[in-house]
Amino acid sequence: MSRQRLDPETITRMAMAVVDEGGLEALSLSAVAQRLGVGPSALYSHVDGLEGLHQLVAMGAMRNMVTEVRQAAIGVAGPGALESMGNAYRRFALEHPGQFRSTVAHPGPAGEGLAAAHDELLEVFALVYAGAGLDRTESAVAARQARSAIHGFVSLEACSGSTPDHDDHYSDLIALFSRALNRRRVR
Amino acid sequence: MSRQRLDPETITRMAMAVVDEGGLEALSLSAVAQRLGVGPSALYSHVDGLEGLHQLVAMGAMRNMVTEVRQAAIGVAGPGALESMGNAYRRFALEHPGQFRSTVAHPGPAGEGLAAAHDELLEVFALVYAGAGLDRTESAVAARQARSAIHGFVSLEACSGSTPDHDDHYSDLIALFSRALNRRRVR
DNA sequence: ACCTGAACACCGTTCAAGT
DNA sequence: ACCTGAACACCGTTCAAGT
Repeated sequence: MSRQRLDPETITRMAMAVVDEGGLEALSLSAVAQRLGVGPSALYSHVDGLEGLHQLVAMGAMRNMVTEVRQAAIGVAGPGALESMGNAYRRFALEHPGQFRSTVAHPGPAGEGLAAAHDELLEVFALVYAGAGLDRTESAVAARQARSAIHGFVSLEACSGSTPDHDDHYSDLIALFSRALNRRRVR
Repeated sequence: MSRQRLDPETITRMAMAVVDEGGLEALSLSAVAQRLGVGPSALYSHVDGLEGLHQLVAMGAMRNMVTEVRQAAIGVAGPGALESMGNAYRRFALEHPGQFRSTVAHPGPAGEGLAAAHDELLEVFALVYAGAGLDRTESAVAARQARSAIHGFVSLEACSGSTPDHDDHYSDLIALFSRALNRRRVR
């Protein structure tokens, strides 16, 4: 026997591949272990069971999301930035439905790390508003509202079998939150 | 043996009780069968396996949601109606997190019925806008946007361990979509 | 027609045993 | 320290058998 070398990062990467290919419900210790050429029980040396694996996948998904949304906002001015970020948000959900769903799954006992990741994504939105002149608390409020709307639209679209004729509605919805960028007022 | 009498309605009701008490991940054929005092295999005469049970729970949850949101809008004028509906939406998600999550789970092969239930909920929102003078298509667009925002906020709050100090942010978010009721214009 | 009970494959988890 | 392999409890599903 060739004594496999494992670590949490490798396991998480493999788990996310499973989720990308078979959806969130395909995630299991057995499936991941099989891809690694190892017995299921071997994973317990690095991961806190199935629940721990779910948490790692959710954290990885949030990290990917933050990366893409942040990248979409680079070098784009105010209202355009929000639309670009919204498009990146939506694209991620449609291309990686399993990862997307993992970010909003059960709260879980070790959910404080996930909550921090969500706050980090919120911070990306807040930076756009802060750049437009809104103060810290105003930016936080506007960011939460814009993110909620974007998340809700994308979430319902991903669930509803993706009828991709809602492009205009999505743009209009984002435009609604771009106004706070011009007027310096949310309400 | 007393020969249990089963039907899909009873099974669904029991399944939703399981989800209400133990969360969506507690739903299993075994758990439901046990509460009914019957073997797990007995359920296959009335329900299309675990996946079918999930669908029935999701449909029942949507029915409950439509009922509560519709009831919240009765006898309330324009902007107040939207806020009342938003509060009912939020309350349902916080009181029945398992049911709420079931409505937005995996698309599934038999998801056309669920999609219809979602459209029915959307119709409740559209009626408010139609009552304010918007035409059919305008109402549909406004309803979808308002619902998206409400759903996103509530969904993220329910996931994030429910820090209940976001009441003002939620009210402001809803108020943002009430303006279409006064101005007859969404953008 | 509908439920039982045995049967099977599969999964998560634990643990003694090896290296 | 870390992986194996056996072991256990549990679950979804099928099916022959009873009523």
